[in-house]
Amino acid sequence: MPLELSGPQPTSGARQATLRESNLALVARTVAASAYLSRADVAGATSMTRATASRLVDELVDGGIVDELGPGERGPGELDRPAPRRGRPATPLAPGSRIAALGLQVDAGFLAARVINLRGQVLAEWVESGDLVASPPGEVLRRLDAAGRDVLSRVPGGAALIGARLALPGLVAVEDGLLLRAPTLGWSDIRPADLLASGTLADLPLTIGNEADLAARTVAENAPGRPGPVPDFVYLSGGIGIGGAVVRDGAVITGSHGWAGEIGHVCVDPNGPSCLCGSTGCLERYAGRHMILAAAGLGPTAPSELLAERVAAGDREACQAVGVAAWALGIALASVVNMFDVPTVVLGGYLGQIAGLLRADLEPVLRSRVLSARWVTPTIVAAEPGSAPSAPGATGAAFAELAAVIADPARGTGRPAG
Amino acid sequence: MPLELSGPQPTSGARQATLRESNLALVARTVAASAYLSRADVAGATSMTRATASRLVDELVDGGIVDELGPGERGPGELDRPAPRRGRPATPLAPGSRIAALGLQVDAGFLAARVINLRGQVLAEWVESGDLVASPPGEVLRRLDAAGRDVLSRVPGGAALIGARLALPGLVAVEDGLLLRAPTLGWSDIRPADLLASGTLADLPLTIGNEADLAARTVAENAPGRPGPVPDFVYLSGGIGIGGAVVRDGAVITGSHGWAGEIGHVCVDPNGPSCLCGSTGCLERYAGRHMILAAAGLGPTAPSELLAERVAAGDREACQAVGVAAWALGIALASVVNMFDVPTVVLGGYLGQIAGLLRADLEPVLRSRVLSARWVTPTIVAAEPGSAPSAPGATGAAFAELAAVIADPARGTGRPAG
DNA sequence: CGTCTTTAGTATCTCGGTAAAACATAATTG
DNA sequence: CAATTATGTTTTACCGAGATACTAAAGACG
Repeated sequence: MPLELSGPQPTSGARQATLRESNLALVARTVAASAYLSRADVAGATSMTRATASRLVDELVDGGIVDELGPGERGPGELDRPAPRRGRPATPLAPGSRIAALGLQVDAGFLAARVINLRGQVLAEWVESGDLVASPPGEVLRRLDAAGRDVLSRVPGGAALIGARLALPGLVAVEDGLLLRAPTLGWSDIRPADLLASGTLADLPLTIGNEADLAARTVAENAPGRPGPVPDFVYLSGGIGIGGAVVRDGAVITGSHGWAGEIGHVCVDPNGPSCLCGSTGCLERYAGRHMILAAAGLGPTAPSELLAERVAAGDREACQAVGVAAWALGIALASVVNMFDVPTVVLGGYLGQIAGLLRADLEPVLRSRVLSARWVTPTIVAAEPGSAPSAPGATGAAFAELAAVIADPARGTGRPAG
Repeated sequence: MPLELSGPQPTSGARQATLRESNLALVARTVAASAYLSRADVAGATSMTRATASRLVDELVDGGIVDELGPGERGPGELDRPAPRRGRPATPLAPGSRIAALGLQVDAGFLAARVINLRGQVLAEWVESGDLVASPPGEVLRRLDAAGRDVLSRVPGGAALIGARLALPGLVAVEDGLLLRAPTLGWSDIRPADLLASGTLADLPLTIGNEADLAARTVAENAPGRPGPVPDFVYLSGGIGIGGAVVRDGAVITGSHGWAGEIGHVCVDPNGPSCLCGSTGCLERYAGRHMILAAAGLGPTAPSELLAERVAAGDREACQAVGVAAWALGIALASVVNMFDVPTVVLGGYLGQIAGLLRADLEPVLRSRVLSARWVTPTIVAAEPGSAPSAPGATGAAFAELAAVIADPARGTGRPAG
């Protein structure tokens, strides 16, 4: 098996402390990845000795990053406590319930704020629908700030908030905290941290991120650090515009500046209609929500169920609208799969809601246009089939903040919530 | 600065020995990356103490992975020895000259074999042009085997060969050593190791790889482990077909199965001509060498200089042929840049030879279709401007083998050459 | 009900690798 | 020729993980 270099290597020598940090992070990842692990399980999973694993777990328990579950206490997730076996009973571990992060999202169709802890439990949330196309940034962000404050006040006492992150549907310069351009909102060159700084969020460090990148995390991870069912996939975030992200080995591929994955602007047909981005024939122009609904003869706010009914009834306009969208998605996604070699496609947002209508037309296109289809069949999966806005961007934003704690547990815990 | 998880994390606990291996590899990387470093320089670059760095360097010198240069001895690369300064003179180090690997390449237009050492010096090589479209795999590989044997026999004595790798223009299952499909050669389901096993190469472990992925390494690295000028770029390998690779942080993005980067089959126009791959309107059909030359009214073997002359003379067919190719490259590359956020494009092979003709038409298309062009201007760079086949795939194949030694120096050295 | 078995978790010692600091070495500088 | 300066080596100390033996707490079984 050839050894392949992957990604940037460390440039600084490792010392004893590095060893410890790295093992501490490994233990944190291990506990986060599963449920009800004992110290001995951790030792087994990491091939450390029980002594070493135990010492590191103790340290994480001290920091609140890992909890010891009491006799009757339920842990995170859908898994049950393991049945009692012979021998001394284990002390089950779980990610710390007190450490939490605030995820925020601005979308063209809603605002959301959500507080999630290391177990992936939602401690408080707020979602408000509304048309934010071409909306005033200052006003919208003030509303979000107030909502964030309100959500934080509803978090049970004792929680330690470690950060806030805001998901935005556009090109984001993460390092600078700058939203360069969000066509669907009509915003450009906005620094949200400045506009949110007036409220209670002020003393919580705010990071921003691309909505699709963050939403993709909710598919890659069931909870912070707990891997989802598929490690490699392409994620499409369907709304008025179409955002995208590519996940490989559980991590979002970001590119040099964090702008990778702009699948909405892959060219489907160079002679196609012109796009807000200045190009022509972008995927967005065929499979954006407004485009599909308009082609189906429906209003821009029609629920996905209505479109499904029309298609089921054999309505010609509706069927054709779905057919065109599926065809365009097929062309664009085939190129994406050919370039990234990640054959699973997860449809999120509006595209997830109508995935059932698209699949029949979409999968054949992929099978015929993907080079490797003969060896690995590309598949389409729907995320969040519900029709209410579930704001996966906000959830992913919180996950992203919490991932930093898991990746570097030594850095500490945070501060109590307001 | 948010801490982002990138790629797969180790799943096994680190021990003291891990620390040592990791630091040994770091020293190996450091020496490979630069020229004429002393032990003290290594210590400085890695922020280890001189004592630690020195001990690790000694170990690498024992293994032949690093050489101590004598007083007058020249090192690798174009850099000169640093001028003597005050204080005790340093012992300059260089990557080991005795450790070498064999790179092989089968292309539709030539065969190549090349032996390269850790310094990036070519110890022996062989390149033969010829039309290998729809050629018999067994016969071709026997010819390559004989050439490989001949090249190995011309390697100066004392060299230790650590492996051989074969670059192939098609879909490759690296782990299985299987070439799934190479449309331009007309080969499919071939296991080259079996067919090469008869010759002297038999006792040298043979790996295979995608040609574009390996050729891209020669741009990413000036010598094994020595970074080239651009850490992030898209590479296009232009020939009869078009291969591609995306390099990020000096490493080729491989995808789940190693099939990432198939830019030749990005869809330029869904209503375009049909392609060997079963799809329609692939980039290859617009910017493949045969297509360009045919459109220009030239024969399939016409040298690039002839095309350049025709264009310079204002020949309408030639200008239009180049214009169409540039337009198609623009459409496809814009999608690639939007997806990978890697704004530098390196044109290799035939496309590199005619890069001068393409650039004027290509860059404007990219500037208008790339979302982030306003902030980071996409640029076109030509690799290997010469017109003789330089077989970068063979060089990259050797680099890839040698990279394994640098990444894991403890694994040892190899065996003397035949 | 008491003993055995089994597994979880802990305490102590050893081993190995790096840091720190002192030392030896070989040139330039004046 | 002595002072200076940077390189490279030796010695000692510290720290983290492994090894091993031990304690703890349950089920199994007569």
